[in-house]
This record gives sequence, C-alpha cells and structure tokens, in this order.
Amino acid sequence: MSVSPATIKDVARVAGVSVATVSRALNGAENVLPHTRQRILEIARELRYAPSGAARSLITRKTDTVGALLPDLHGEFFSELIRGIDQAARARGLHLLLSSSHDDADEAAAALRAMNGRVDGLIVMSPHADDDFLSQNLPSNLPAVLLNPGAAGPGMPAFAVDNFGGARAMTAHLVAQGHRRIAFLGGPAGNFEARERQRGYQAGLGDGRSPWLLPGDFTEQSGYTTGAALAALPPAERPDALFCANDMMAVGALQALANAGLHVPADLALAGFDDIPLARYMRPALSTVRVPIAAMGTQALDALALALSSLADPAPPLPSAATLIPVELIVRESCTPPPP
Amino acid sequence: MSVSPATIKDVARVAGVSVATVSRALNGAENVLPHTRQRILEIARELRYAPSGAARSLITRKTDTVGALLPDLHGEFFSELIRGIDQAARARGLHLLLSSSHDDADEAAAALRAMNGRVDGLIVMSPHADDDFLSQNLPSNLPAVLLNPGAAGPGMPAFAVDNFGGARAMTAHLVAQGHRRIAFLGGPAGNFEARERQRGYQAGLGDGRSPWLLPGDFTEQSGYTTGAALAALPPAERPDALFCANDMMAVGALQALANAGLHVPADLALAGFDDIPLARYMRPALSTVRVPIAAMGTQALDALALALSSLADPAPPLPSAATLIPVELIVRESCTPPPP
DNA sequence: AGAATGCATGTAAACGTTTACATGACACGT
DNA sequence: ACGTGTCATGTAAACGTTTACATGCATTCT
Repeated sequence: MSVSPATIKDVARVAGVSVATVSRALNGAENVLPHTRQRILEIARELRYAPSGAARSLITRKTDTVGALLPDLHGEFFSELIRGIDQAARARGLHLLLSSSHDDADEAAAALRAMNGRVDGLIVMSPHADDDFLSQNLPSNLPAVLLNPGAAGPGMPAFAVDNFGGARAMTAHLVAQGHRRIAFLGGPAGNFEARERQRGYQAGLGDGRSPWLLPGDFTEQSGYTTGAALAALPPAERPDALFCANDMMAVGALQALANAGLHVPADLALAGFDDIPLARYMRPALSTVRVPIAAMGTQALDALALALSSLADPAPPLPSAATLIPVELIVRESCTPPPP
Repeated sequence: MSVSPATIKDVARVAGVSVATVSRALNGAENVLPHTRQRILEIARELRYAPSGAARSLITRKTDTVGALLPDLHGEFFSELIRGIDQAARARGLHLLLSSSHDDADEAAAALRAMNGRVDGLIVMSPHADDDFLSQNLPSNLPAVLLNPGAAGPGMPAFAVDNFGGARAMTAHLVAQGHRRIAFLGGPAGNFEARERQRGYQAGLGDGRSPWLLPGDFTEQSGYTTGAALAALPPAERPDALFCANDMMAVGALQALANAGLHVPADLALAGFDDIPLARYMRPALSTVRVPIAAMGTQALDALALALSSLADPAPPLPSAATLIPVELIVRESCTPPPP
C-alpha cells in the first residue's frame, strides 16, 4: 500500500541522469543546463521527493537543528523561553529539538549524548549543567550556550537573568516608599535564582535594616501558608511589606491575606518577581519585576548561531562571566506607600 | 584545539577489535565476551564516544524522534500541548522536534518536507492541514496524527476538542439556571473551533430561544469592547448572561463591566471557554469549560506511537472521524442564578 | 580421531546523500 | 587539423553506523 519514499536515485533513474546531477539541480548549483534542471525539478515534484535529513546530515556534518535542554516544561517561564528560542531559530532556518525534564544528572547526560549527530549546537538550562558536568558530557565540538548557569561561567557563552539587580531594585523601591519592615519570602533551598534574589533583597535593604527572611519554595501553596501566618500575627508584629521571590507565591499570599480580611496594599504591600501574565490581572494588580524571558531565549539562540557560523575562526573566547539579562521594575497597585 | 568527536572506528582501533564488535557491545547484543564488552565500554567512555544520530538513523531507518507541526507558540494552549506531547514522548524514549508558525501553506509544506528523514512520525496541527494538503505534502510512509483538524477526518488518526459539546453544556447550564437572554461572543470568522463553539451555543439554547450573536476575535481587547458596549445599554436591553467563545475575551469583558460599575454575576453572568489558569484567579472567578490540553497532546503522541510500533501490521485504518476529547464544565462564581 | 556444533569475532555491504575528480563533447584560436 | 579551454555530466568515495554472512577456534559427539 504505502510505498517507501522516493530517494535521489529514483529521481535520477526517471530523469535519466546521474544522482550527482540531481543533487546539483536540487541544490541550485549553477553548472547544470536549464533544461535539465527544469526536468529534474519537475520529476522530483511528481515523485514527491524529499531529501533524507539523516543522509544529508551525515555527509555535510550539519543538521540545521539546535537542541534545547531544559529542566522542565511546566509554567509560563518555559513556554515563553521556548517561544523566544523558536522564533529566533526559525528566522535563521534552524529547527528545534526539545529535551526536557531530566530528573537526575545521569538522565541529563544521556540526553546530551543522544543529541550527538542530531544538532549543530545546544542551549542548555539545567541544574546539573555545571562546569564539570558539561566538560564530561557535552559531545566535543558541539557549541553550547548556557542559560541561568548555577556555577560561574565556564568557557562558553552564558546568559542569566539579573535576579540580584531586580530584587535589589524592588527592595530599594519599597524602602524609598517608606516601608520599614520588609519581609522576603524565599525560594527552594538549593535554587540558584532564589539565592540571587535573596541577595538582591538584602543588598536593597541597605545596612540600616536587618533582613526578615521567610522560607518558601516557589509554589502558590507556600505563598498561601506564609500569607495566612502573617495575617495571624498581631498588626504591630506584621511586616508592612512582603516581597515574594516569585509571582506565584505572591498570588498565594494575596489569597490568604484577602481571606483573612487584610487589604493589600493598605495593610501590607505585596510584590513578586517574574511578571507572569497573571500578575497584572490580580486585584490589586501585582507589583513585580519583569523578566524578558522570550528575549532571553532569542538572545541565547542568536549567540549560538553566531558560534555556529564562526566555528573555525579566531573566535574570541567570549566573556567568561554570564551576560546579564536586564529586568524591569513594574510598579502596580499592590505596593504603594504605607499609611503614615 | 577542539578535536572532532570520536567515532565507532576510533573505539574499535583503540580496543583492537572490529567496529562490528564495538557496535554489538554498545547495543547490548548478547554474543560478545563479557571481558571484551567491559573493555569496549571503558574505552568508549574514555573517548567520550557518542554514536552519531544521523548515521544511525540512516541505516536503521528510525530516528526515535517525532515532529510536531504547530501553527503558533503563543499562549497557554500551545505550551500545555507541548508539555503533554513531550511528557508522553519522553516516557517512550522519543525526542521531540518542534516546528511552528507557518504563515502560509507553502511554508508549512516546506516544514513538512524538511521533516523527512528526521522524524518517525508527525503530530500536525495546522490550519493548512486539510486532506488535500497532507496527501500532497506529507512524506509518504510517515505516520501522522491530526489535532483539531478543520476538515473532516482524512484517513489518519485525529483528535479534536469537543468544542460543540462543551459550548452546548455551558449554554444548557445557563439556561437551567434561569437565564433567558444569553448572548454569545464569537471568535474569528474563519476559525473552525470558534464555529463549533457557536454551534454548541445554539444547540444549547434549544428551539425556544433565538441566538444572540456578538462578533469577537478571541482577543482580550475584543472582549473589553463588547463588555463596554453591553454596559452602555439600558438594563432592560442587556443580556443577563454573556458566554464568551474563549476565556481571554471573558477577561476583557469582565474588566469593562467592572469599570462601568456593573457587577458579575449579579447584573450579568459571565462564562468563558478553555479554563486558562487565569480563570480561577479572577474576581469573580470565571465559569468556563475546561479543555484538557496536555492530555490531548499525550493522547496524540500515544496514538502516534501506536502507529509507529505497528507499521507493517493488519492495522485497522482507525476511526475515520476525529476522536473527541471530552471537556469539563467548570462552574465558578461568575455565573450563578440571576436575581428573581 | 574426525566430524559436527556453537560461538565470538571479522568482513563488507548498505543506508541516501554530497562532492572531488574524471570524462568527453563542443567551440575556438591558431 | 590540432591542441586548449569550457562546461555539463558521470563515477565513485566518503560520512558513521548496523547487520547478514563468513571465518575460524574450541568444544563435544560418535
């Protein structure tokens, strides 16, 4: 019933020429008679010929594909990231091979090795992707770009959200607004980004104030729990502002506070981090730090494409530290100056 | 500096055996001496050998990869879909090659052909993917699964959200609650899903009531405009319920109504379609129809995997009509019985 | 002891392309 | 007429694997 796909040989046979001529005609080499080319194109179309990517990659050593190694696919963050990467990739005629959710380092290593011969380069964002891991498992010759690398920059291009700067700016903003008792709801223990945001918070507080750290884990649930706990405190012991290490926790906190009858920002100012779409739909709308996620994906791919195009070049080894992706302070209703 | 990656020949040479033996050892064939295998594995690891996907695909005619052809990557819908597909793919050891945003049919056709020799099967969701288009451009022998196909099912497996049934259920629910004047805010003109939802609305109304159709285009903006227009009507001429063809329009409508001082659901009940995450965070929380997007992706991939595993089988040609993905009515605060 | 069997390993073909090089037809200048 | 050059096309090698088949050694059976 279903016939196996036509190969270049089939086209050559039908056209009565050699495979080399077909290849030349199809790839637009100029040294083929217009008449011949015309005929070959026609036959290729009739036969519904499409070149085999595998065979072509094998000989040309190019795949026109980049791989993306991501820790997860849940949530707005990754969807935006993928969108940014895909957009830039398509603009350059590159395909995108996705690989996600590697629970442990071994799985991530296997995923990396499986990319060999299928991609021309990699965008890697993984908790396991430290310096050692990559030099151990990255197929040699495969250019890679790192996203939010935990460890300090290895010898490859890297981009990282300015978590520190964003958190510092938000904290400074709260301070400037007159808030005195600013609490920070942190992220999961081992999380690099959460640590950076906390560092930014402490830097933003300045030397005068001492930090007030609350434990969180980035989930809405942990935000809710924290909000409920704060609402239960006597007003004098409550913070007058709560800065959550991400938006989802702020969402949870807001619900708990509202349920307890507290008003944001009158009783307590609230701020988040990420600017997920939901943030501006909340009532009150959530102040937050906008992370240009898609733009980061685009930049990463562009950097990778650059590395691809200049493979055997003098290629300056690029800045060894990660390039910071600037963030933007978004002030909305959830944080306004406290009552006098 | 950077050496080209080790090949199977390098491993063979270092180990002092033939490439065949290396291949057997690495692929776990049982007829190789434990001692030899051990030694080969060790050397392969030292050399950081990883087999070339291209070469392997060429000879085995398998890529362990499925392609996904999507119209777009914007928004929650596609991110959830990709997540569902990816999850099922990884569970089966398959990779995922993404291809999106094909503005016209030619581009989509090129994308399809580029998949040849890079994937074992395809999940296709595209406005261009009608019967003709596919039989013209789908590389032969490449199994495909269709998602939300506009036209009636061609000879391949297809899955479609039960837009009709969901909209009918929601409308029936509004009717049962006692609403009399139920307006429907539609989607873009050519959109197949929007049409189905509208059909469901009309079916849900029953014969007694005549439909009240408002033009929309799935954007928040068009929801806002419509909401503002309705709010401007004299109360007697307003509908007592507004069913929006998707959630984003309901979001916009709610803002306009709130701005105009109208209360939902007291003055006007509101319902959406999709159950985007935002829906349950709105105040009042939005009644809607939940579409199990990720589950649809998973089902599509599973169906594809089935087709892959049973390629040369008696293979019942599968139901010719699309399999309906059931949806779920989610009743929240935005629609409660109207005041008596 | 000689034949037969089993089994680890080697040899080489094949997958579908691209491309360096060879070939040969034709035109041209002398 | 004869070399010389141009240029369209053909020939064949190469890419890195897998795998059918051949080989040859060790063991076992008669």
